[in-house]
Amino acid sequence: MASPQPPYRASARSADDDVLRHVSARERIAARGGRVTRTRLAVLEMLQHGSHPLSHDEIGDALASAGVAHDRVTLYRALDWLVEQGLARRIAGGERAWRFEGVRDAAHRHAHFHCDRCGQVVCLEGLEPAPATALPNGFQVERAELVLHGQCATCGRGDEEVRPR
Amino acid sequence: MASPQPPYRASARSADDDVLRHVSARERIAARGGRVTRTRLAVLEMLQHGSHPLSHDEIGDALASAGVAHDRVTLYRALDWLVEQGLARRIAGGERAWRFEGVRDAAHRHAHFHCDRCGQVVCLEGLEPAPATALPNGFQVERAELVLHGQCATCGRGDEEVRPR
DNA sequence: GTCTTCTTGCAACATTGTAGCATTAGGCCT
DNA sequence: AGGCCTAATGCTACAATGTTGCAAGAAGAC
Repeated sequence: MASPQPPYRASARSADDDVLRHVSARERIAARGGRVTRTRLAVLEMLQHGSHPLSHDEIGDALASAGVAHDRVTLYRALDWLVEQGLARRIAGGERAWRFEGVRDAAHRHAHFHCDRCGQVVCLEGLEPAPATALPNGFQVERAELVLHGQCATCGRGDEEVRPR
Repeated sequence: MASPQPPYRASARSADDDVLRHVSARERIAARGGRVTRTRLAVLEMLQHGSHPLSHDEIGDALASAGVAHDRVTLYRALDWLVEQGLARRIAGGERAWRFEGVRDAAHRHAHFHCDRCGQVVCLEGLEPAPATALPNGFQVERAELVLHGQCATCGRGDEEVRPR
């Protein structure tokens, strides 16, 4: 499961890769005892392949333009299921909406960078949030979320078109 | 509606404290060139005094039970103004809603703990999010948000009544 | 091919936040 | 103290993001 390449970089792929991904997604879903539906398949593949965490909205758009029409609710439920099964992770985007990313290695964690200008979120490999030390008595930490805020490279370059907030 | 606990901890205070806090809040607002309205006054005092970040909802409830009725929108705008003026800070609660905390020292930053069971958020003094190092080229970090997730002391103690998720 | 039950799709609703605009009131000036 | 100007307020409407309930459809076991 641990690939030699950077986990979320969109690299050039061959048709073989596509087949592999497809099979993999199908098997991972089936292995959890869930039914392999086109929604789950398409979403999981998209998340596995995605270079950064995607919002529900982005996923919906991508599905639509891929010719796979879906109800909003169905998509929510598919995402919920994937998260529940540990195949995807839900992270809090800077805005109100959740973002979702594929999980390859359940143990692997990383921080995220949120561009306050265009709203984009990118993964920061190699920057693991340090677990807490000085906690009040009785508190149990299960995970840590580290989000860096600022301006991404694209927005910093100047006056490109920007989706405002 | 809001949490079952008291919205912000009402510790024993003297009348002098009240006067001091009141004056301070009033002056801080006026110093920013804003009008001192009962909404801003009440909200800022509540935030300054609060022991943990409060949601819009909690603040609204507290205001209502303090006999200061307010429109939802007015409260949003008062909070926005306080954040804009650097008197309050907006942090992303685990849920969709923002939470707000008073700012005493603009330079002082701290992490937060979010209880995934009851939704409560507490401040973790002494745990400053480490600024990023290994960022891609062209990225500029302005601030870091570190949120620890897990179970708070109250929820960990067992089967007290809990607002589920 | 049939059957069971998990998923989907629809409609309705809940929560959280914003926009526009007429009305109120803070605070400066006289 | 009274008047005036304009920042704040309080509506009402609307937008964005999720959730719930339930009938209809499809995945997969037999």
